[in-house]
Amino acid sequence: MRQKQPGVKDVAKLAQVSLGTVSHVLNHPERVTAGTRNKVLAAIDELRFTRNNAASQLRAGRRTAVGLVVPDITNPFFSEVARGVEDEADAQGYTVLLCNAAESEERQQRHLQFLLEERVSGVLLTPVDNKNTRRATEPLLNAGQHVVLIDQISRYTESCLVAVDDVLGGELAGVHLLDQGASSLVFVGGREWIRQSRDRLAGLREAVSHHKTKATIDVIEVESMGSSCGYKAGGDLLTTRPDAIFCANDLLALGVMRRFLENKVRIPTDVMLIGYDDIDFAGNAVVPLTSIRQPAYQLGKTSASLLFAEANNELGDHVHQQILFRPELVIRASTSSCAGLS
Amino acid sequence: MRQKQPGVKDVAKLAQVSLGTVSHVLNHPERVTAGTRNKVLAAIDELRFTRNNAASQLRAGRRTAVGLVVPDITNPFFSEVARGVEDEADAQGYTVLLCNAAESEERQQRHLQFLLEERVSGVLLTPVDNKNTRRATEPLLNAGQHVVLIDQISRYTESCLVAVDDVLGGELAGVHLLDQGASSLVFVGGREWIRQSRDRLAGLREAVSHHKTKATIDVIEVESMGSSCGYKAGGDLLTTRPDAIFCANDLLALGVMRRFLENKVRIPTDVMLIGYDDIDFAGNAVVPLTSIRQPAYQLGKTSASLLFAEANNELGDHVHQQILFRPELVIRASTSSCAGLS
DNA sequence: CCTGTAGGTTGAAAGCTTTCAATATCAGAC
DNA sequence: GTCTGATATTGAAAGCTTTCAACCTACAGG
Repeated sequence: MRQKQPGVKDVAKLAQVSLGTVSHVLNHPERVTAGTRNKVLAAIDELRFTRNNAASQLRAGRRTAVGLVVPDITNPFFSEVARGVEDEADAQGYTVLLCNAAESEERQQRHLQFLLEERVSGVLLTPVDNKNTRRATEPLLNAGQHVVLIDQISRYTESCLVAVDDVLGGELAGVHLLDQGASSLVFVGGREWIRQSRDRLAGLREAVSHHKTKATIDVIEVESMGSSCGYKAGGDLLTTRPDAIFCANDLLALGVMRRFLENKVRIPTDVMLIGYDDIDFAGNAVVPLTSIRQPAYQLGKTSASLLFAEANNELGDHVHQQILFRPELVIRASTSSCAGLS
Repeated sequence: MRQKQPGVKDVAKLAQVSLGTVSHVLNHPERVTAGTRNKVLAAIDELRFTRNNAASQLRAGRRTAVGLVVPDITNPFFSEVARGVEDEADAQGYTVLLCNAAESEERQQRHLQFLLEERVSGVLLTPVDNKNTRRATEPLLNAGQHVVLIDQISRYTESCLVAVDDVLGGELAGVHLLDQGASSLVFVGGREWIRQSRDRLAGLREAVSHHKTKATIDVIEVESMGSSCGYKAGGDLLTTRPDAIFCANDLLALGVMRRFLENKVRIPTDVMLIGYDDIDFAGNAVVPLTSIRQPAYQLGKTSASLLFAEANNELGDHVHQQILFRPELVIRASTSSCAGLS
């Protein structure tokens, strides 16, 4: 039952100007006299005219929207990234089409197809599966889309790329633990997030090999990255009792922490614990958790601005950039002996 | 430098059929002979043709997309809702335009305007500010949009509405606490989420007035609903020492819990604690937290299906429905004396 | 008073798809 | 061999906006 909505033509008639003028008021207000402009605006207001984006886009041949595809919007890291992207987009007059793949490759595929059909001016992507980034990006690039990869590292440099240096992050964690006097270390990480986990571990190894103290590293591989897996891993660690534990993410660390506290293992007195991501809850845990903070917001903001730069580049002289951000160590009670809890 | 993408015309030429036929293959495959269809599909494949949604929508006059506007996508409750919406949309061949207002009314406004310009076939909305739902929905309804409100209760029944019965939720919590023998209760809630908080408290009062045990209720009002505010409120409660505390959400409850554990207050031996929402972390807290679970996924799924029903209704005989879901009590260690932690 | 110019205004054309009335094709019936 | 009816295919028109070249108007300079 929805009646036809008014179009520029109706506005033009009411304002007694040509429809070209109405369009100018909408898109190039400076080309129109103040008087005419007001007449038109009044008419727009009266008729409750709303521009039809489809027609606009069709004729103009461009879309002031970009797609953002994330593997899991529930993850605080990605919602921070999204905030960064949206803020930058707002500033530059773009709209963000936010797509949540919910860890499903098929869903990611559908979203990308949709963005292609929408003829967005670019796509920001963190693929669900970072083994074959290529398969996900290829159709986009073939269709002439601009693509910026977020939190991916790839040799194939066919698009811009913004990531955080996970090796450095691992190193920061390692050096801190060693400086605190730890010499038997355990790394708890997943095979899921392959790249991130691997890099963080590599950084830890780096730290150990360069530090004056000699130290050992054991690795525990977990199924998934949630706190319940951390809790499980914590069980194994009750007998091992290393000096320090480095978890590939905060949720794991919180799981480990829970198991330890239940068994009267004192943190950091008996064992030091460090996480990764610095999620909101890390600072509010029973023993506030030392963690590695990633500049997620910056990541989003930067990747968006890179994408817009590429999209606005009229000349063909764009060169793809790869930007690596530095993570940051946030020291809290879980590794600093002076603030331990019984 | 992106070269023009192929259109139906190009496909038609390559497949040696008329452009009308190509369109039929795309939209009404059954009207076309298998042979012709294959020729066309082959051509589509070869040219890597991608339909232009803008043109399609413009001509067809309808958009198979709906908007979903949530106040905060970071909140696990809303990301569950979103999952429900997307699943239902997929099933019915719709696309979801996911918009995160990030608690900003202005951003919500921009998103709604955008959805209007996109001529979506409907909008699912949880307004940021539930004081003036009306101001948010009015422009949509005026433009002839179908609107379904999520997690809102409103007298003005100009649209469908799906919510969870917060009064009942509060009652469930109350009855449980009273059954466990509590007689001095404290409710920790915010003025922010006004409606939700108010209703949950009302439910608690209801429970007290109908229960055989006589009990008192004190109320603590917090600034915002995060765990740090719960921690702060927990400070006040150290001296009060009620029998039981009901928090308007899990994050608050976890904050309270942290403060208590730090001060050697035993849960549930010294004080019982119950939250709301049953977020993932509730079951994994140091003392697993009793909570009220909301059927968020169902909420999303149902509201989407209501919206599609309304949008597909050719006849003008749609009547707005208001659906109330029942929340569910999830009992864990924080209120059940048999599983307490020292 | 005439001419040139700058800038505001006009309206037809184009952008790509879907729809629909019209045309073409084909099998079977007579 | 022709006719009928059903089915497959065709191509022009329409949908709403932006763009662009053409057109006006008014005013400054000669």
